[in-house]
Amino acid sequence: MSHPNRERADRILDAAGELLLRMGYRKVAVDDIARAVGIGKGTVYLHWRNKELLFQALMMRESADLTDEILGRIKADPAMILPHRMIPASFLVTHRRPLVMAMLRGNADMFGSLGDLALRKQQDELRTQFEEAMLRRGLIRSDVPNLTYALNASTLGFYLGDTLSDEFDGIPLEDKAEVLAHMIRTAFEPSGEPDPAAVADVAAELGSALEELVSGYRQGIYAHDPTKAPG
Amino acid sequence: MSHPNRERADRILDAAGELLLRMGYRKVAVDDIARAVGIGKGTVYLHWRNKELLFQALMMRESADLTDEILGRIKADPAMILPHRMIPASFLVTHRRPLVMAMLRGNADMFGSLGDLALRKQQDELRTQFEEAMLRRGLIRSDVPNLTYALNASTLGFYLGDTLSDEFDGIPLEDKAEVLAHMIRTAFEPSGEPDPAAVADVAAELGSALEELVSGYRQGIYAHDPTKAPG
DNA sequence: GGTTGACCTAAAGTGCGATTCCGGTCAACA
DNA sequence: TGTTGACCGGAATCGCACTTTAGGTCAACC
Repeated sequence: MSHPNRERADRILDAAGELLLRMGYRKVAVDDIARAVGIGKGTVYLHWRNKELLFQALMMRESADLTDEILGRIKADPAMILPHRMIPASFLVTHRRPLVMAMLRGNADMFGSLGDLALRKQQDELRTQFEEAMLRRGLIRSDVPNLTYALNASTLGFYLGDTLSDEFDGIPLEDKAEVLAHMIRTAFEPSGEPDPAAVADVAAELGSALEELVSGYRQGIYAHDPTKAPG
Repeated sequence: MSHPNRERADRILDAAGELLLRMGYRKVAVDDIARAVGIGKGTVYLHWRNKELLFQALMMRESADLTDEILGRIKADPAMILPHRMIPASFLVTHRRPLVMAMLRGNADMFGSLGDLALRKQQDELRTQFEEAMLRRGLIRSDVPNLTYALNASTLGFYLGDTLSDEFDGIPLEDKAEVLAHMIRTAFEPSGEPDPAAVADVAAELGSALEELVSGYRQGIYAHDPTKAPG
């Protein structure tokens, strides 16, 4: 009944992602996805009530995987939570996921933006919580006004830069990440060495928060309630 | 002959700018502009060979005025050339000029982009020259790799931020400029006090470069050669 | 009872003639 | 001699009938 093959769900999402990148949300037909997987169109609807939910699931899986990557790095080395390592790492990981990049770069082509909205709110809360913890433990400068804005504005250009002009796309992504690291460290971190205990504490706190986030994502992916009527 | 009333040219540009902001390039008819000024459509064509040149002139005048503003500040205080003062000042001045902001924010609506292109090249050269002078005189850190990219990427988000989300538009522009100043100073300037002689030197060099730029702009605005046939 | 694809239908796309719009010109005017 | 607006023609827009596409359903099938 409501336990359709979970591995099949993943294959559907794989195909959906591939097609989404190639042709954009509007031009991808549910039937295309089904045929790419080798199943009937009706079967897709056994997994998700409609097309939009399918693509929401896709983005959720993508976000979950990305977050897991970062989580793994934090576990391997708690110092990864320091802004000048965390932010460039996110930059790199994000740039290596075309679907996430496409999502960030605006709904230009894939305005299943509802998925976005819900996620965005969670991420904002998490970011705020993270910043507060870092401030509390002296891992981030306390003399920067409008900290959230400051980090946002200073970082945004790195994500959008190559969208607006191609004058810098000769620079390797890793070099760009280094530039970002330098900027974040000098502008937003205190000059001394970070306190290892503080690092460990914040790493633990952030780690569990991220795990919660991931499990939230994962729950949304394969959830399916065939009884609930569509809006 | 080729000396149509220059003050009238300015009134035409005023009207063009106003209409451009209100309705966008495509929906502004030359006749609208003429009627707004209270003259015949033909008269507009005594000033510029075609619509595109008219709007190029408008953007040139805007750029010239903006550059003049900055130039005035440098003359009043040479220390204005320091990145952490220059860049936020440009940020503020730019944000107070809706036409320039619209121009920056992409040709979405006013793709008389040819004007852009020519100007952009000049500005790039000037920026490079400026950076080299600052480096040479120790007014900017020498340990930042890919300096041009670094400055560009770190700054871009401040210009584009409020385009993508409205979560920060409660913050006054001046506060945002301060954030920008902090980021630039800590990330891109050496820690010590700047050498006043170096400041004066660079201010002089930059000052004359900007004056040249402005005079280049101004030349383009009212230039008109009725004998040259359109492409 | 999980799976399917023909089927239904609304919406998007297409073709095309009629109509409007508007950049650019120039003969006439002051 | 500077100024004008009626005028021209190419391009964009509109109206509309027609065709195609694709999301979602469900009776039939295995």
